[in-house]
Amino acid sequence: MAPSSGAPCTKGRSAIPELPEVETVRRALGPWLCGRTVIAAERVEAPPGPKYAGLERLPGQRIEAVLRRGKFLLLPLSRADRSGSAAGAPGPGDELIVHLGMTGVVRRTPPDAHLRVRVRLAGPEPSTLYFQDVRRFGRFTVVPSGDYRTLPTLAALGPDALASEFTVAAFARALRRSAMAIKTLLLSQRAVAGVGNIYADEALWRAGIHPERPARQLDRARVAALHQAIGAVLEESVALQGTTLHDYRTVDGEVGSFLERLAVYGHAWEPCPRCGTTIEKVVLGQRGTHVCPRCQPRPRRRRHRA
DNA sequence: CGCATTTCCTGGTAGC
DNA sequence: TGCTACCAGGAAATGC
Repeated sequence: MAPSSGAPCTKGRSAIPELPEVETVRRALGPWLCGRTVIAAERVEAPPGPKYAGLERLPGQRIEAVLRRGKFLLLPLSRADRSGSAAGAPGPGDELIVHLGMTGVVRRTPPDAHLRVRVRLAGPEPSTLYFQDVRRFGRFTVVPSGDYRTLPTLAALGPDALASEFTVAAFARALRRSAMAIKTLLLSQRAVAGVGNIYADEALWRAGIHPERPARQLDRARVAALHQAIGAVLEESVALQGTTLHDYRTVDGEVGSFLERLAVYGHAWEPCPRCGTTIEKVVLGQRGTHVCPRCQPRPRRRRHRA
């Protein structure tokens, strides 16, 4: 419905949850889920496979926390029912890993379609968690704590963009090692975790860096500017509960309002808010990429020296 | 190992 | 109207 709601025409329609959207979800889930014990968990409308692996291990485990690393939600679990010590320390548990992918939604009410996982919890209503995922790019997996062998991106994840470990020095080190286009490296999650297509374009525009510039060619000033831009754009978006392009909603069904702050993403052919030059949309690494050709000049080709 | 390419998946939409 | 073709995109799998 409401095909034109005043939103910029992105031609995109999906949620595309990145760090701010996942953080918004995390904050809503924490108070609801922490301390609760799983009674039952089942896969619904989804084929068997690694994306929903380990659900049978959930019953009997208690959710200890709702954490986030990049775009991954990590829920450490504990087994409270070890024989003997009823009041003793909880036994070592597993870890529930949730990734929203493109269209994943964690809900307290049943969706009308595309339900993938249902989890029943002990305690007061609402006591059922529903994981809905139209395009099945998401994940809902239980693994032994810290065993990320089936999640290579999580295993090699860089520091979270909003964590104190994400320092300019660490960022510079990661960039120096890579010949990839800076935007492609950002999307890989290896140099920094949590930046996706929208915020990569926004941060690079803020920092005045062309997305195709090889990562190792960023000088100190550009590295610092990009580091600062990533933190700023993500923090501003978290404060507004993220960006709703179309489908994304907070757990309480609200829209995120960072959409109106987007400078380039979804604004191809419109004037750059800083200089007025027409914003271009190109394809980089199979991803739609928005760039102001004046604010983000293409890197000059390196001169050969004899 | 590093990097590029392909695959997964469905709803919306352009074009006829 | 109804059909086909195509597109969006994060992470995993595959291919050098």
